[in-house]
Parts: sequence; C-alpha cells; structure tokens
Amino acid sequence: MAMDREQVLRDAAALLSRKSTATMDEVARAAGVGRATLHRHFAGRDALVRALEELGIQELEAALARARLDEGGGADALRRLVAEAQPSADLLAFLYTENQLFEGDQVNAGWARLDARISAFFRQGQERGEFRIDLSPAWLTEALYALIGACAWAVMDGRVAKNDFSLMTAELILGGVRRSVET
Amino acid sequence: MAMDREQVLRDAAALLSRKSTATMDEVARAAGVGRATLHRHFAGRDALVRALEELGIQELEAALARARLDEGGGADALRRLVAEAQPSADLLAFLYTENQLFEGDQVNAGWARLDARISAFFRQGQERGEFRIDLSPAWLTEALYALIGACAWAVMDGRVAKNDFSLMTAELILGGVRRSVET
DNA sequence: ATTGAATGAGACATCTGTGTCTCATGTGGG
DNA sequence: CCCACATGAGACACAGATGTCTCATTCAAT
Repeated sequence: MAMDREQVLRDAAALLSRKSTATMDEVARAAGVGRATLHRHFAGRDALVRALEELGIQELEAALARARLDEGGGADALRRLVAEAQPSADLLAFLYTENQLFEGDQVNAGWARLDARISAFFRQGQERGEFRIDLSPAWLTEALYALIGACAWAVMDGRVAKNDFSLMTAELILGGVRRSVET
Repeated sequence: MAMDREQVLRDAAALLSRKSTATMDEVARAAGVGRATLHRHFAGRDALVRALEELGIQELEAALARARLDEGGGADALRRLVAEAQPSADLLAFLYTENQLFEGDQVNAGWARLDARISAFFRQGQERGEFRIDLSPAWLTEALYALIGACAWAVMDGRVAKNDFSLMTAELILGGVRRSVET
C-alpha cells in the first residue's frame, strides 16, 4: 500500500536525468504510481524538484562524509569522493543542469555548504602543494560537478562503461589528458 | 527592416543557455523582434532549436578548422581549440544539455563528424605518446564538451572571470588538478 | 512621393500539462 | 472479519504556451 517515497524519488531522478522535461504523468508512470498519488506526496512539479534537490544534497553530503577528504593524500581523497558520489551521479547530473534552481531568491543553502567544503578541499590541497594553484578552487568545484554529470550521461548513453565511471572521472580531473608524472 | 537571422539566433542562444525553458515570447523579446516575426522565420520552437543546433555545429567546425589541430604539439592544439571555441561556448553549453536533440531517430550528422574529429585528435595524441592512454578518446571528447559548457556557465554566474575561460578550461583538461611535470 | 514587402502588436483557437476532485478498489491493521 | 485508509483511474477546470491570423505601420527601393 504505502507509497515508497524514497523509491519514487529515485525513479523520478533516473527519468528526469535522461529527460529533464518529463511530465508529472511520465514521472508517475516511471515510478509505478498514479499521478494523483504523486500529487498527494508532492504538492506540484516544483515541490518534486525541490525534494530531489534535497535528496541530492543529502546524498552528496553523505558521500563527502564517507570519503573522509581530510585523510590521506588529496588525490586518493578525490578518488574516494568520486567513487562515493557515483550512485548519486544521475541525480546530480539532473540537478546540475536544472539552473532553474538557482534563479529565484530561494536557493537551497545546502549548495553553499557543499561548495564551501569541496572548495576548501581543493584550496587545502593547493596549500599543501599537492594541487596546482593556477586553477581556482571555485572552478575546480564546478568542474568536478560537471565531469561527474558528464560521465553519468556518457554511461547512460553507453559511451563509457559503468565500471569505468570512477576511473575516468577521477583520473581526468586529477591528472588531465597529458602524460605526466607526479612531482 | 529585414530581421537579422544571425543576430536573432545569437540572442536566442544567449537566453536559452541561461534559461533553457524560455518561451518563444521570451526569445522574441530577447532578440528584439515580434513573436510573429520569430514564427515567420522559424516554423516553431523545434525548428528554432534545430537552427541553433546547426549554428552550433557550424561554429564548432569552424573553430576546429581555425585551431589546426594537426599542427604543433597536442597540448597547444587543444589550447587553440578551446580559445577558438570560447565565442561559441554559451551556445554549445545549451546544446550539450538539450538531450532532446539526441532522442529521436533524426540526430544531426554533424555531431558524429565533430565527435569523430575530436576523438581522432585525442587518439592521435595518445599514439604519439603525448596523451595518456587510460582515458578513452570518447570520454575525453565528452569531457571537453562538458568543461567548455561548465566554464561558460561559471563565467555567466561570475564564478570564473571571462578572461580566464581559456586558461581554466584548457589547463584543467590538459593537466588536471594535480601538480605535475610533463614527461 | 508611391508602392511593396516585412514587421510589430494583438486577437484567437488549440493543445498540453497541471492541480483538484470524486469514486471504486483492495490491502493492512485491529 | 471488518473497518479505515491509501491508492489508482478518470473527469474536470484552469493556466500557459503555441501556432495562425489580421491589420496598421514602417522602412526601403524605385
């Protein structure tokens, strides 16, 4: 009986990350519930997106916690973060492109918290000499989001194998495309 | 009198890259033309998006030609490509997230051409030993699109200075975040 | 100055998605 | 076994966007 709100949100995220313009009816079908039930739990499309936003923030915060960014080297910490974020990658890809979320004056404060933590991670890596200093922490944070989302899409479209997600994403942002050795 | 089709497309791209759900009316206002005129030149919203797609493909192809990817080292070639693509970055960012374009059975063949050329560039760099071989050319191509789009957004939102676009985008994909030296 | 073509503004019907409602169903708890 | 409650299906009005039309205006060319 009772609708599984968590599962509905995951199904919605899976659909919306592929087709961000999906209607409430399509979301309901994808989640295997009636449209009326969907409206009973989420006042409207906006509320649904906000709930997804909240879920994405929670999951990324959980991933950050599990990744223990302050332990060990920055490179391994970043690899852990990417690996921990992979299960949420589809959802994050959707949220990242939903710039509607950042237009109103009611932006979820969770993003600022996340940005601050990831940004601080990059800055600390720079201060320790592990990371280069000519790329700003804000940009690195942005690029991390973008690459996670891009790889999630590439996996969805079959251009990247699912098992390679973590490697492709983390190694690209860590070392780039040029052959090189660590200092 | 005569509406400047090129300028209208550019204004539309500028608006849609910020607000991809903008209505035809908003696009018309942003382009400084009447909604009726917009419809006279583009049969509908879909036709407008297709025209933008065509423009984006043309511009990226032109950027590829100007960048002369086969001359000099792969790193400098990639820097040139990013620099040449910058004026089209907003448009490309919009098109990249418009996954609607890649759902139907009528996908513009231009993307395949572009993917093939950029992919080949990365593959050749790998074969010459300039680029690492553990990241697939398909993924590197995808990542290049994603980073160009992400940096375009970051510039729009003021998180990255416009003058830093080329540096931030190219250097990140070239060398990643880790401090390193070329081999 | 005149003419013709393109434009802007607005009216209009249409369509799609949304949000609310009702009602029958069926499932779980008491 | 029975009841309460959540659900699914469908109907409904509403809002917003779309696409088409008309008409007055304006600009350019002759």
